[in-house]
Amino acid sequence: MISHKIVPNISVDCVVFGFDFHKLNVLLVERELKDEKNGEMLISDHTLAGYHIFEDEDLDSAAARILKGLTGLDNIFLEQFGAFGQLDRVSSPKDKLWLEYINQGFAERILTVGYLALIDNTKVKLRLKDRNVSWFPVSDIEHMDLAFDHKFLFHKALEALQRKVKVEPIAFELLPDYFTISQLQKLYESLLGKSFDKRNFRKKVAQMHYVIPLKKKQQGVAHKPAQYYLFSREVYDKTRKGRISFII
Amino acid sequence: MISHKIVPNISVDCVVFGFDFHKLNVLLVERELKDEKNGEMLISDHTLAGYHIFEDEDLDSAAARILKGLTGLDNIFLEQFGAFGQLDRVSSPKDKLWLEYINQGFAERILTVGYLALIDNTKVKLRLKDRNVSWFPVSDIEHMDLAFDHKFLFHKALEALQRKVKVEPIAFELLPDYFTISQLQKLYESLLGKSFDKRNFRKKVAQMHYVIPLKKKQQGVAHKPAQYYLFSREVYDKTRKGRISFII
DNA sequence: TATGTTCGTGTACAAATTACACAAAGTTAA
DNA sequence: TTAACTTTGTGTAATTTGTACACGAACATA
Repeated sequence: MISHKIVPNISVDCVVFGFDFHKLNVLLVERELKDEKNGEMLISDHTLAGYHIFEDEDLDSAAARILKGLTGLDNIFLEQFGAFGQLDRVSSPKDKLWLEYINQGFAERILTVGYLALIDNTKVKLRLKDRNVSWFPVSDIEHMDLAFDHKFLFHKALEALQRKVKVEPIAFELLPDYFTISQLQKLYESLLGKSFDKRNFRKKVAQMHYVIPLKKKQQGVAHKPAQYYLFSREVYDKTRKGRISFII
Repeated sequence: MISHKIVPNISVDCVVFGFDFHKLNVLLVERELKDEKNGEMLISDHTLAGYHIFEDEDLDSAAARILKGLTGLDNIFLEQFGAFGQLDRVSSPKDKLWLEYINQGFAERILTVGYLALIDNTKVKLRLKDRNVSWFPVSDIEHMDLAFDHKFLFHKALEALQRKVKVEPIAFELLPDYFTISQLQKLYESLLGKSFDKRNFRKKVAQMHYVIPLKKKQQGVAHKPAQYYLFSREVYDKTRKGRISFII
């Protein structure tokens, strides 16, 4: 294993979203620090998945590396949603304490590049290495205690996701290779926080020629089995249209 | 004047767009370097408006400072379009030479945060301080010689602009306080590189209740004078609708 | 007074959006 | 084996939006 030198004032943070067919979740890493002497818990909260970039590494590679470490997956959908370099990014005493512990006193402003990651939940098995990583419902984050400005970053990522999802077919990154229309609908409802009429939603999907029905149906469910569909990026790319659609 | 310490490995670059009622333009800064001995021109090309951030300064402030310096304007529309930290950002000999001259040999990778800026051309008078700054038609950039990866950044900014303009009413930032519908149409045509039917375009504008006709008309033009309109962000914010509109 | 130029308007057809209710296909439990 | 339960999957009518297309009106100028 080669050891890399980190760039001390640049990091990436990944806001990783996953969908469990009921709700949208985010991946967070546990952060704990105990007093070495009396064992008192000094810090116990959560952070986004992030780390400094290496000197010999691109930004995208750094984000991919971090995700590979947590999820074991390559080829995760990854996209920047912003760069954050406010001077007061680290303000709470807890965060300063943590940086002292981790960073050995590097106290300058750290610029973070935020990455939005979308994961097919069915493909991932979290790797609990030295630290605990787990999924949290997006709706819980508001009430949680996150490190640094990570709650702010989370909000920015969610906004970016909600904006993008209306304009590009990236929601499919959150679904397995096959999915039912109901699952797709629930996903959009979770993403956008509102509900859609079933018939109208299906009508819309029918217009998306890149959502293609399969021969397969659901099995072993206690109701009429649903048809499976897949998303074809090739068909999407061939049939996309442009519009000015922002009206009002 | 206080002197600030720069952060050597972080900079911002601004891709500044302006509209002259005929076409879209970008602001570029001349870059010249002559051999001190024989006066031979070693470098003569253009760069985006950019500089390192200061140690005591936020990213947004750095971008605003740079634009203020070039245009004299505050309150310019400014928005990040990406962070760029590829290891090979500086590859050409010219760029290396330039960095040596400017930076006195700081050779590490520099992370640049790209800012998209939209300017009301009628309000700006370029400040030619020590270096030459001027507008270039967007359509010319492809054939120009730009420093570093600035042509790449320009393309990314243009893409971001074209994407945003379809979804948010930011095009108005490029127009003066009053404008005619024809000017608005020409602007959209310049931005998106296609033309629209006049009657249909006006029908669309009529649906945008935040584009409000004024009493004023054009004066002194050798044809039927056009009605002036203004853009009201308040009305926009009050009447915006959401949609899933990406279909196909 | 004629010419040149841009402004500003309407209609008919196609496509998309919205609101809304019920039978069909499976499992499970009695 | 039958009834109860659950989710799937479908159609229609009214409204709104998108698209294609041509000409008279208003002003300056010569």
